[in-house]
Amino acid sequence: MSVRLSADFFQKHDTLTLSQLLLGCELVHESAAGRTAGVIVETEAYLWGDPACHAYRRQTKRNAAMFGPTGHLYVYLIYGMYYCVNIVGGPVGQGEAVLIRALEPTEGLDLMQERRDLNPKTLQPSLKTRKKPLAVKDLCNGPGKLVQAMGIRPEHNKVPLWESAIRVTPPVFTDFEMITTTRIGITQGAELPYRFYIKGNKYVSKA
DNA sequence: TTTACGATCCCCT
DNA sequence: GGGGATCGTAAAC
Repeated sequence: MSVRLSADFFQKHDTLTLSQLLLGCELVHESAAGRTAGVIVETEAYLWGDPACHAYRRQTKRNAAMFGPTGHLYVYLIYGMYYCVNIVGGPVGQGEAVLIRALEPTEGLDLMQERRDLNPKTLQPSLKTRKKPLAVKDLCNGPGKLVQAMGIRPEHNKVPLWESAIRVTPPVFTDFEMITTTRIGITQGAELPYRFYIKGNKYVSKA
């Protein structure tokens, strides 16, 4: 029986709180190829009524997972090439989620490296090969990178964290300071302080 | 039906 | 520091 956060944990915290509580917890994927894991060191909240949120206008086919139960995953394609993963928050019917932006890798680093050398969408070998292996700090320091390194795929959209191959553990880092700042890569709602990361952690996408 | 664009990444200068 | 890759989605027409 693996250690993981329960449905109750997700239900009793609002999305903004979850974004902060998830820092220091470990994201784990037990796949056929092996286990990969990393500590969540950077998150962003996307809230109900927030113009940057994919659910801002209305429920659509793409964002449907955000309107479902908290603690499920929301996986979507970005820029036609990469995927990003969120943990759904908020009451059912309100589209809210926590974007996972960076992990400090802890298990399966070789597997992460292999996966990061593939085309993120097709999983075929990339046409151009890397000159050198990626540095450990570059394996999961961005939302597209960590999804690829962890082997998270579009078919993981809507899976619950409490009964799937993907789980989040209770905190493994507890002694840290948190930085609160503005979100990355958006135009609407750019001034809102909804980005959180572990101060001084070198696996954060952008300090 | 058409079109514009995005919660990114990587390589080049 | 800047631009290109690449395509599904949703808003506009």
